[in-house]
Amino acid sequence: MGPTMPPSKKAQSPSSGASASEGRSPPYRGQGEATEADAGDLSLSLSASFSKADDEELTSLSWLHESTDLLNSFSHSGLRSVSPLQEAGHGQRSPSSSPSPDDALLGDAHSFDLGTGANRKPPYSFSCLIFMAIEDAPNKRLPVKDIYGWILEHFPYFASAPTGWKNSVRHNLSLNKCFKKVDKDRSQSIGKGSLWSIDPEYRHNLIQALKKTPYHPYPPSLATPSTSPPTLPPQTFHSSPPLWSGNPLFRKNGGMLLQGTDIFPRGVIQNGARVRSQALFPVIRPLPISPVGSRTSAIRSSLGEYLSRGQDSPLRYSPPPCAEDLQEDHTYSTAPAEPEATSSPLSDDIIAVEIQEDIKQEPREVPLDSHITSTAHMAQNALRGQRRHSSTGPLAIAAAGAGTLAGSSLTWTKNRARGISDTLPLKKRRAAAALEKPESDDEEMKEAAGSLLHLAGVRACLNNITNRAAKGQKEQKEQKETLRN
DNA sequence: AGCGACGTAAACACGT
DNA sequence: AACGTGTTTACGTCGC
Repeated sequence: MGPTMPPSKKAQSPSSGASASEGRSPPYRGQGEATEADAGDLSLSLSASFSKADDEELTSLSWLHESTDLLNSFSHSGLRSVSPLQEAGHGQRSPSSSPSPDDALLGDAHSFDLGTGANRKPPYSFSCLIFMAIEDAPNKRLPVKDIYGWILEHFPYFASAPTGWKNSVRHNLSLNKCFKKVDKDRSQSIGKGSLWSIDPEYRHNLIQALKKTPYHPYPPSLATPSTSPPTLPPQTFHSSPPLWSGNPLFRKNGGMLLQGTDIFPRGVIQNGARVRSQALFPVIRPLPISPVGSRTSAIRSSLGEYLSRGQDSPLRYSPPPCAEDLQEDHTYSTAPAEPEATSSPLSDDIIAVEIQEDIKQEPREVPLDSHITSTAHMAQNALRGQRRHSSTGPLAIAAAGAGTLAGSSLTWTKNRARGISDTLPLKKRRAAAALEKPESDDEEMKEAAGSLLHLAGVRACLNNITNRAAKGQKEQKEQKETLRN
């Protein structure tokens, strides 16, 4: 128990909260610069770095930016859209602001501005908010102050909220492995503090977290791995991903998922990689989208069709298990569980690459957001449990072990994950952290470039084959005609 | 009930 | 010195 409460300096003065919105530049948008991807190394290694996970990521990000619009509409609209999270008053028990359970039942009439929604607490966790804020930044990095600003801008609720939320933001940034500081050297001096960015390695987790919120453009069946039987309306991804009617964006757009974001100026968002490809490499046209294992299926069918001419039905692959494909519909790679590939040598080559990508990338797919984003709290809880009950439960023991490892502190959660020695004093750890990590700023760009190059390669290959086949067919046709004549 | 996720408060160190 | 930022600890609530 903390005796605490020395009158010492308070980190958060009551007045400091109001100053957050000052002097910030609103336009956090306009991510056009992603095209600057370094395409220097066109080797397979680059293209092979593309994976299902990446594709999922791209897809996710494609709606993330719409999600920004979505949350705009949410935060500024009077729509009565209260998430279950919010209804339950989850996690908002600030003594000063906690509404009584009746508030929700009463429609919050007395505490919420129904006209603007300004006083409605957003249904996003702080992690999600920070994530969106950073993702919405041109350089994918923001100082805390701008994170405050972004949140304030999109969720006026916080303007009048108790100032503790800033503490929560900082707390999240520090504690959550998904967020990492950018070396100050590389980024121009921005005064106090440093820039925060998303750790690419954990981006999936944040996306997953976002997907879990009831306000994202994915239908629930896509939001979580479905175990339901395969129901794949073939045209599903030729129109817009369906939104359930309660989704403000759905309503806002009259039932259509809109496009018109800055990165994706035109074109229906059906498939992240597809759209992004169009945006970054307009020359690359999307492969035909088939509902299941779209691109790979397309590749395979094209290759099989053209390469094994004369054979009636060169393709033997059966539709992959749909439960997974609902999610992998937008992936380059087929599910690894498809040993029966094709008989075509060339297609084997390509598919082998794809499968290898899957294998290669598999470990990169961090299990679930929850496990990563909140490891610290988990350990805290475990330790707390241990304190409470002197429990010897496995987690408590593990946490205790971790705590021991960390030398009575729990810095293992984030710092350890970054390989920073906990035995060093804080100051030295920070210095070490600054020196240690080679900057991976371009990683993202490279990944994007890789994926696109991969797509380009596949596409080029396909085009070649297609052209050759078409040419052949044309010639055959002409020959027949000339023979007839 | 235990656990995980999340929010909040607070103390403290450090930089500007 | 004041303030902002970053880290850490502690604790509460909620849902599963």
